[in-house]
Amino acid sequence: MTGQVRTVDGRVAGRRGQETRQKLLDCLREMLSTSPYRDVKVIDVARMAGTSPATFYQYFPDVEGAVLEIAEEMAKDADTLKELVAGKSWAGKSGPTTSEELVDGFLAFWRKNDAILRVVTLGAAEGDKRFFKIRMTVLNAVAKPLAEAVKELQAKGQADKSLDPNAVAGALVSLLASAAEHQKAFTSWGVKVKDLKPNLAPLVYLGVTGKKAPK
Amino acid sequence: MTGQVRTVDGRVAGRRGQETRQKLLDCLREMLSTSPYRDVKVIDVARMAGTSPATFYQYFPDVEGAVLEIAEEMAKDADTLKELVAGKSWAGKSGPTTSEELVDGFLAFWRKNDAILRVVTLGAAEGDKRFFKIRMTVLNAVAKPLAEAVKELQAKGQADKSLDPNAVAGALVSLLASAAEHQKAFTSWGVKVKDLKPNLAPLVYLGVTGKKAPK
DNA sequence: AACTTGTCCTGTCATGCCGTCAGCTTACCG
DNA sequence: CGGTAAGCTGACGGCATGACAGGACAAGTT
Repeated sequence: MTGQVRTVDGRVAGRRGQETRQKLLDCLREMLSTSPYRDVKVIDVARMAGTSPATFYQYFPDVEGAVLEIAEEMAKDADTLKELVAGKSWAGKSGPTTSEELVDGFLAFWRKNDAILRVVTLGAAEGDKRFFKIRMTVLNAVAKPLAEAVKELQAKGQADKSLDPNAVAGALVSLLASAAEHQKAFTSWGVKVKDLKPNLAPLVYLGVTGKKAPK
Repeated sequence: MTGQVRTVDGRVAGRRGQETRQKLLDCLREMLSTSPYRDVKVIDVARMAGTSPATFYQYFPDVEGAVLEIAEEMAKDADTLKELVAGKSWAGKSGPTTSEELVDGFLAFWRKNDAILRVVTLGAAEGDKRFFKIRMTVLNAVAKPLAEAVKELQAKGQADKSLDPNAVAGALVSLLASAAEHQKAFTSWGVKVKDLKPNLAPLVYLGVTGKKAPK
């Protein structure tokens, strides 16, 4: 699979080295969630990890390189999001439940990784292919199975066939991502955080099935 | 109204000064659309403007301060977005048209200002109040009148009353913003850029009215 | 215990950007 | 033409960057 962990100059990292490396990543993650991305400096991360800038550069080419590492870690974790949609039913009473669980699970995941996802989102928007790919991995964990669900409903004649399932799924996932990243915006619209789920879920259900949620 | 333009150390800027200042802003805007935000340096902006870093610091406290300036300019411009919704009808055949024009206008605005909006979005997500406010100004230009439209439809019994109009409007605007910022994501889902509008418009219509778009 | 080997860390250095200030130049006005 | 305020920059201390060489350290060998 992935070869062993290597330093920038090609050596293989041993136990102690991996620990230091991990500590640097942890401190960077911490740093990202407390200061603006633009202000995160190598020297601060190194200081927090109780080591020197030179050590940082032994394991990562620059801040961005280390961020990518964290992001890839998170992208693996995003695999669990698949379960929120795959194999779930959108028919009858279970439909709204599926929708609610999806919204809830997605928001929770985003909240848990908000700092790193912010940077990934920025990188992707700026056209960086590596960040773009990572963002797609996360979104696809939900979008792919969701598109399948829409396709199935269309085939059964239970949804509007004039819409592209990929577009619908993509739009819904985009909505969830945006809502998760900017929860404060909803607060300022008078929608409390705890009301976010009950308001988003019917919209997702509406998007997938094309009809109002039954109550 | 707004006092005259002032330098950081309190002098009032004259004709020449304002020109230099504007040139710096223009170069910064250009810079933002060609390099990652993290890599935009004062010295590069100054060089591009054919002046010195010290001059930059005469007009702006730092890069962020100058970016805020550009963003505020854009926020004013966003006022025109109101017309995409205010006074438009969602009934009958004109509904889908309204929806299409909204999607089209919004995407166009975002595309035109994508570089600065990227930074605003990041700043808002990082919790910076100034950027958050600017982002809300832009989104509210659409979200407020859209929420009004939903309220009216609900009052007439033509839309689902169990949903919070503010939440619905907010969600739809979030969707549009996210789609605009990450058009490439849709491309990778097999949705061509020119198919974005025809796919988003029905979803917006669906969200506002709660029913399928008539064809 | 001395030696070897390869990993791991840091002191140091050249380079370049940051942000400030004093002082020079330019434009305007009476 | 002289005064005044605006406008610009050279120069500087401070700090981050990124590279390297050499020393510390752990683990196994003789």
